[in-house]
Amino acid sequence: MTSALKENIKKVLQHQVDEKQFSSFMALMEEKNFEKKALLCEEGVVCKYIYFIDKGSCYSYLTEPDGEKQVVQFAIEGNWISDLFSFFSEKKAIYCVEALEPVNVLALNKKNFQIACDTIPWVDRFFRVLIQNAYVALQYRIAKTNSEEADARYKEFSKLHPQFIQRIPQYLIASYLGIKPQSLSRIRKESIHKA
Amino acid sequence: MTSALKENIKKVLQHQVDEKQFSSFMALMEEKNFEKKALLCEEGVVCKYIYFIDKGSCYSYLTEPDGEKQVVQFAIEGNWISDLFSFFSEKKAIYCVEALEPVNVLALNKKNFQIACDTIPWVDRFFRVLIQNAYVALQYRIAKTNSEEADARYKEFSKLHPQFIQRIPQYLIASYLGIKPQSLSRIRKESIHKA
DNA sequence: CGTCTATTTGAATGTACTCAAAAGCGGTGG
DNA sequence: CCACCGCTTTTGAGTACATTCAAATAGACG
Repeated sequence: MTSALKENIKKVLQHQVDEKQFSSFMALMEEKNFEKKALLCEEGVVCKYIYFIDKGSCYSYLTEPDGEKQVVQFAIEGNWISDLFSFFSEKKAIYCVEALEPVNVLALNKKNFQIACDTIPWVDRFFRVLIQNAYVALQYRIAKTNSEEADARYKEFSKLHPQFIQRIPQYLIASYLGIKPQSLSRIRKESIHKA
Repeated sequence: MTSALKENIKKVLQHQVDEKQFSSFMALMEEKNFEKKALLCEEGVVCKYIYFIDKGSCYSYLTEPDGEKQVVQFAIEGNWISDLFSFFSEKKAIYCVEALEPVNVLALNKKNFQIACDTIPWVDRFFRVLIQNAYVALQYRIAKTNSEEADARYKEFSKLHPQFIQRIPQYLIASYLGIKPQSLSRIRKESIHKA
């Protein structure tokens, strides 16, 4: 159970972590399980945790005034997910985080996050780098969203996240890519003809 | 010259900073000036600094294989800009950062960034929160890019960044919004008719 | 099996794009 | 001072891509 998180920390920090320090970090996290469709974070409610996914998958989305759901992020084993704005500001969340499958997570609450930052030397840096990597990836994604057409975006997405294609319903991927499910269906049909 | 940076730090950390610590932080930054059209950061070259803009404005962009420029970020007085990926990884930059007007900046190099993080207690947290805020804003922006049409995106941009509308050429704003300059021109014409 | 949800397909519509050209604007040099 | 040049913005006409509306399949789950 702990090894996925340890791997994640090693990968982000790009160096080994002290075993004892890792244990104290782990001790601050709560194991939680959610059923499919359960909400790990809910729009309008302060989001109390950031989640590390040990098994299963989730996604976060924004609900438009017209009721349309706009997918923002997918997360599977080895990823972190939350409404960061809500978690850090302690204001109401604007996103929901929902389980796509039954999930096992390690959940870190704000108090323990603070304790970790204050008492374990690499934690502050770990979260800075984690968010920084996510930010850099997102900047690139928005540039591509702006400049490329839907079929190219889908192709890039499949290449970058082949695991997601397997496990995530098409209409959610469509939303993530900024298109309608019907359009994604047609794009897939086209790409089969060509391939 | 220092007051803008001090304000920025106060705003991000949401508390006052010790005067002495601030001075040591300032001492690690280099004042630099650039002419209009100068490159603060260049694609293909490791980006050595993160910049705090004291006066003037800049923008960052990606160059597509077909030569098209895709604007990623604008920055004016009080903002930070860089190619973060390049700065932190010390790999070649994928973006250029270019001066839109003559600019005065405070530039922080990697070595001094490290020193600051290691010796001044709030610096690690400052950059984490800075990037975190940028990340949160970007997530929201991409959700809106995906769900809203060009006219709504322009309207939201004008509301959120009225200063940018004044100072930034329209064809760059168009690129940032993911549309062509011709389309933005038409959108503006429409919005005047309605207003 | 029946129900509910997801995906596919078709036809008509709409938004933004391309190509092309004109008009506006700012700076430079004769 | 004005003529000219380069660059930005505007405008027009035709096109392409994605959307909407509608309906038919296909899958998943009890």
